[in-house]
Amino acid sequence: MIRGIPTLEDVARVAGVSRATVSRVVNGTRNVDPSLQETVRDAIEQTGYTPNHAARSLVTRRTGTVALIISGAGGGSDVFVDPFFGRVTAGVVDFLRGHSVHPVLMLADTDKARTEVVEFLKQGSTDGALLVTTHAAEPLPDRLLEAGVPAVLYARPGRPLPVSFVDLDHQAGGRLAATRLVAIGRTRVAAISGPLDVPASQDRLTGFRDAMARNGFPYVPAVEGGFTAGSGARAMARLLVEHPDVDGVFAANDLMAQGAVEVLQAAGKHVPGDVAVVGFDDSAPATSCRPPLTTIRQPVEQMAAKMAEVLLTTLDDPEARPRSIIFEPELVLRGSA
Amino acid sequence: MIRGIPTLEDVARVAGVSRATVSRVVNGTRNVDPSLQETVRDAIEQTGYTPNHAARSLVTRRTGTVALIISGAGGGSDVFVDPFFGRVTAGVVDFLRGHSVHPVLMLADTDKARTEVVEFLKQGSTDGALLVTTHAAEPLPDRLLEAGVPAVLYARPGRPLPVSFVDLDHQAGGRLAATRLVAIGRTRVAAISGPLDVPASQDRLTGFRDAMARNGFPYVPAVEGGFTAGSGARAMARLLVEHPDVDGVFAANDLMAQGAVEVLQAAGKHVPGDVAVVGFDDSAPATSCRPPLTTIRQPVEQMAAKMAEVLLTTLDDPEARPRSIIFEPELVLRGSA
DNA sequence: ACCTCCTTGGAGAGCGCTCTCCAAAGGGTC
DNA sequence: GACCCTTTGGAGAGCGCTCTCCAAGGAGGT
Repeated sequence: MIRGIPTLEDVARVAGVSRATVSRVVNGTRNVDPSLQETVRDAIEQTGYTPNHAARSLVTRRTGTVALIISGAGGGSDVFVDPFFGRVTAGVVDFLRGHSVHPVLMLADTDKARTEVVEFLKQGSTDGALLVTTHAAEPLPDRLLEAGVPAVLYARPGRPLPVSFVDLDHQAGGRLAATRLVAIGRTRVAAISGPLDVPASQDRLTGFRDAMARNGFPYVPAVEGGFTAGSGARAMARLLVEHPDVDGVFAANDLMAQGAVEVLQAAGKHVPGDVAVVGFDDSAPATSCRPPLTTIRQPVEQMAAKMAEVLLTTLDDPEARPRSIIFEPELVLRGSA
Repeated sequence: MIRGIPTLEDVARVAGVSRATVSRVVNGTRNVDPSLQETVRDAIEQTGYTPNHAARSLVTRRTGTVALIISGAGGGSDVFVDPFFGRVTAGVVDFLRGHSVHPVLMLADTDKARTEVVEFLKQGSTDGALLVTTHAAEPLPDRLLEAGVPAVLYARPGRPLPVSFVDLDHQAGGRLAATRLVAIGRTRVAAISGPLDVPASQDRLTGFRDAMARNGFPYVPAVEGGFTAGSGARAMARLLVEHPDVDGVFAANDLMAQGAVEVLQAAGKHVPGDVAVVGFDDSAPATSCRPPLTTIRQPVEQMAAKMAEVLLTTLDDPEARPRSIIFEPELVLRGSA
């Protein structure tokens, strides 16, 4: 019998053919005589052969994996608790599995981690990278580009770069929120923005303010939050002090909206009766909140899937020029506004 | 200059040494004369060399990755929305990154997917597997064992198997919940269990009932839920119909507890005044719930980290016999009981 | 001064696979 | 029947790395 793990060689010997023929049968390349094919398949069965991944990718230069890099967002592995990343992961996995590609999870929250990520990718450990980052100053896109690693970003890079990305029209989202608040007659409106060094936060706020201005409300007070429920609560508390008569609030994500709703209710305000609240993302907290949140839907799963799709096509055609795909947000009406 | 990606050979030529010497410098094996080392390092710098991962793992038989397999749980990629898996992922990533090992995410929700997972692992695509599954009937542990893939499970296998695992003392958790409800004077107590084909669900319920019995309450009605907020709400509604005078509820996870609390409040009951509710897990919903949930803490992150640790030690010493590590739950007092 | 032992660099054999090149054989065509 | 083209199997050269062996040289013991 064969000692250790069976190799192509072993199968070839058992089947009485050459290594090349077995390889052809396994990979389905070129024509192989059906009866010979049968013989080879039997031999594979008999030996329990499985192609060795490392050997194969050494010559094909393909690994069948891509890196899914989560960067920034305060750092630390607690990012996985943020439902956003769960949704991204779900979208990515869902698309990739249909193509027999698997994501390798990596965190790039420190400079050391970033360097390790770049090293890892330069080694050809994966075929490409999916980068999910929110911070504009994130250096990873540059470094990946420089290292020649095929990559696709979630959210456009901080500064223009010849790299593919998917993104949401955040300004349109902000506009949608403003339009809704105006439509239900709110006139003393405020915003709880995300961290202002995150481009998406700025865009949401800008879009919101633009649309408010266009509707005759030139001034919209805003407090900066940190995309967490707690920061939303604090921001709301401050708004309540500075503008006690506020009757409409746009929070730049659902978590902050949830925090805001709780503070409002604790202050004896009825939502949406006294104060209408619009969130952003349409993630799990939006439906578990009481009242459920009227929010701006970001199709995270589809966007993540698209990101994976773009990467795979890039891998198949390395010469293709970078693509950008912008998704449209959608107003989802629930109870809070 | 060098065409394409620089290899060991290139570095050796530039440094004027043999391939072996460069390899020794890169890997830090054996002694190499410091000045020669310097020369080699310069050459590496100059060429921009990075070792090729596939070539290396072809000979070392190590990939530096492990599979993180999520199985069952209703299937589909929406499992990532469940905070539980986010916590597992966080714990795993957190531990592995310190050891330069990266997890490859895989879903094993269908038989086809399971077969692909086994194929993937048999190819030696990863060094081992971390299996997170809840269903007792999950066939993957058997198949991995049969395929000779080093694996560690989260939760003990459905039937005894020579494989390492980490788990929680679920019965003790149930007992803790019972003790709390008794301590605050509840006498008409009910349970919302998880799916009864999940061993952990059974254990939580058994532990709960045992402790109640020991306190003089032989009968504890229970309704089976599905670990989701919706199922918890439905179960609570049913309990309310069948036992309108219930004054204490143990829900087998926080999501169901949250659903139960909402139904109770909608029915005009005060929590914990009229009905005390104890959850399980101590996950995000426990703190975002109003009132915040008194719950049984499952240290998911630590358990996940331990699971990864056990796998890595197994890889270093394949002869080591399987280990089981049982964590103790903890009562966390918040507002709901 | 001779021998042994230890340190350190080089040569070269693989690891298991793919893929290009050849050769052999079969089938048309005139 | 001679010729060419197409189909199909085999041989063998790597892919980039590690690691075992071997040789050379220096240090130390007698």
